[in-house]
This record gives sequence, C-alpha cells and structure tokens, in this order.
Amino acid sequence: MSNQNLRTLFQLVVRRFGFLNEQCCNQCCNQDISVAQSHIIFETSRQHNPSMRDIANALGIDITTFSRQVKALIDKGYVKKTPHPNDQRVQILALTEKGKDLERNIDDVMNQQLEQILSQLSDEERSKVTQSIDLLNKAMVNSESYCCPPQ
Amino acid sequence: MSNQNLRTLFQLVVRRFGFLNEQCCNQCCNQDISVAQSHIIFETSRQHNPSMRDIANALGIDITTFSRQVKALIDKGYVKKTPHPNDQRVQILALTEKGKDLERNIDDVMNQQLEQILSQLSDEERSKVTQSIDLLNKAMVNSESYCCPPQ
DNA sequence: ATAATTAATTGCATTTTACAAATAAAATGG
DNA sequence: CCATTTTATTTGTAAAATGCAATTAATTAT
Repeated sequence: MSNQNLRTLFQLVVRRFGFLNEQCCNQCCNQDISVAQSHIIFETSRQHNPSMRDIANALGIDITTFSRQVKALIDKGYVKKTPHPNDQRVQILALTEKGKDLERNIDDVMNQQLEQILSQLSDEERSKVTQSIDLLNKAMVNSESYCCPPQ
Repeated sequence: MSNQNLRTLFQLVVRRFGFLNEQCCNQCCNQDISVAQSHIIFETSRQHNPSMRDIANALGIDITTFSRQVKALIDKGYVKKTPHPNDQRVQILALTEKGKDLERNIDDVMNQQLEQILSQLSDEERSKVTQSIDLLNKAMVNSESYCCPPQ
C-alpha cells in the first residue's frame, strides 16, 4: 500500500474522479452545461419529486445560486418545474425527456470509463473496490463527521 | 451491496468527501482561504519544488486563474514564490511556515474525520477500504480514461 | 385575523473564471 | 550570433458564479 495518509489517498481519487466527471459531462453535451449543472441533473434524476430546496440541500449549494442554475437548465430544456399540488410555494423539479437522455448518456459514459479503470484489476480486487465504496458511503452517512452539507 | 451503479456510488462518496473537505478547511483557517485555495496548498506541499504550471496542471485549473489565486495566497502569507535558478521564467512555489502549519492542520483534521468514519467498520472492512482506495488511485493513474486534467 | 415561518426569486456587490494579449526569458536554427 | 519560435507567467477584460439581503407569495401558528 502506498506510503501516504488516508486524506491524501482520498484527495487524489476524488480529484481524478472530478476530471473524469468533467470530461464525460463535456463529451455528452458538447459543453452545453457546466459540471455544477450536471450535478443538479444527476441529483434531480435520483430523488423522487424533489423540491428546489431538496436538491440544493443535497448538493450543499446556496439556494439563490441554485435558483439561477435551475433557470439556466430550464432555458436549455433539460429541467422543468411544477408547482406542488398541496403547497403552492414549492416547485417540484423534474428532468425533461431531453434531460433524462442527457443524464442517461453521462451515466453510461461514466460507467464505461469506470469499467475501463477497474478492468485493470483482478476480479477479486474489483469486487473489493466496489464493496469498499459502498461501505464508505454507508459509513459516511452514519458518521458524526461532516459528510453532509454545511448548516 | 447497494443496488446502485458504479458511477452513483462514486459520485456520492466524492460529494461527501467534498463536504468534509470544505468544513475541515473552513474550520482550520476560519474561512481565510477557499476550498480551491486549500487544494493549491495541498498540492504545493506534496510536490518537490513545483513551478506554477506544475501545480496548475496537477489541479487541472487554468493557469491565469491559478496565477491570481496564488497571488491571493501570497497576500495572505501562506505561499511564496522564488525564481528558478536556471530559468528566470519559472517561479518555484513553496509554502511559508504559516502555510505549512495550515496544511498540517487541515491534514490532521481531515485524517481525524476519516478515522472517525472508518471507526464504524470492522478491522477487516477498514483495511479493505484503504487498500481499495490505493488500488483505485493506481488504476486511475494507469488508465486510458480521462483521470487526468483536460488538455 | 395577525404574526411568524417557509420556499423561492431577485437585487446587487464580490469573486471566480477563462480567453486574448502582453511581457519576458529560454531554446531553436539558420 | 542574431532572428524566430516556444515557453512561463501575468494582466486586461468580460462573462459567469456566488452569496448575502431584501422581496414576494403561500402556509402555519397563535
């Protein structure tokens, strides 16, 4: 194992994943959206009938910045807003068909790239890695450490 | 294992690591530097006598943006520039004592938080996770996938 | 019914970003 | 050795992103 501390190991993996993310995102939409916007699309596709605040909270971004980014995504035709039936204050976010296509596309390309990376590992190592990421996610969710958005 | 694809697993871990990073960074310097600036400090502490371009390339940020961020870090007293002895075009970056202190501080706090997260796992799971991150880093470095800065 | 709370948007000032151009030093090649 | 090209970094400038304060509008609490 590399002679480095935990934080360094994480930092470097995260940085590299960031590059992957950025390039896949650009490749899929021809620079039409930013990486920040692709995160909004990703999270919107995951949640069930999310409000503005749900997505902004999940991503840890300021609601006012978020509001403007969503407007940009609506203008580009990837996202739509629908008023909540029981509470006219909240807007329910959803992907349009174009948005779903883009999300699927990014997801496919990302998974292909990740497959390519993991293809260098043995079957054993490979399942060790995927299980570990899963373990990590669960540990982070249950942790008292700050693995959640500020505030 | 969670019923999710590879990309989703990664995306969520990376997002949570981002929150951790941000909050540790803020905690250590009382908001005196941004997360982007903490990455510059991190990378500057890792490399041996790096030039401006070395760090900008490693982080995948535009050299002009980087130039201004470095200026800000110099103004705050965390970083210093020294002309390269054999090439007057090149500026060698280094952390000041204050910068080293901050980097150590962030590193300690991050490692504590990561320890806290991993403390939820069994010894076996824990070593599985750290070995996996290490494996991942190596696979990403050797990969043909875009785990390196654009261009 | 009035006050207090909540969701989302908009005003505005600051910061970040990145392309183009400028500057300056080193390398290249007649 | 001089002219040209390349390389490293900085600066001009305009666009985009950010986040606080204030606003609007709907809901809940008293």
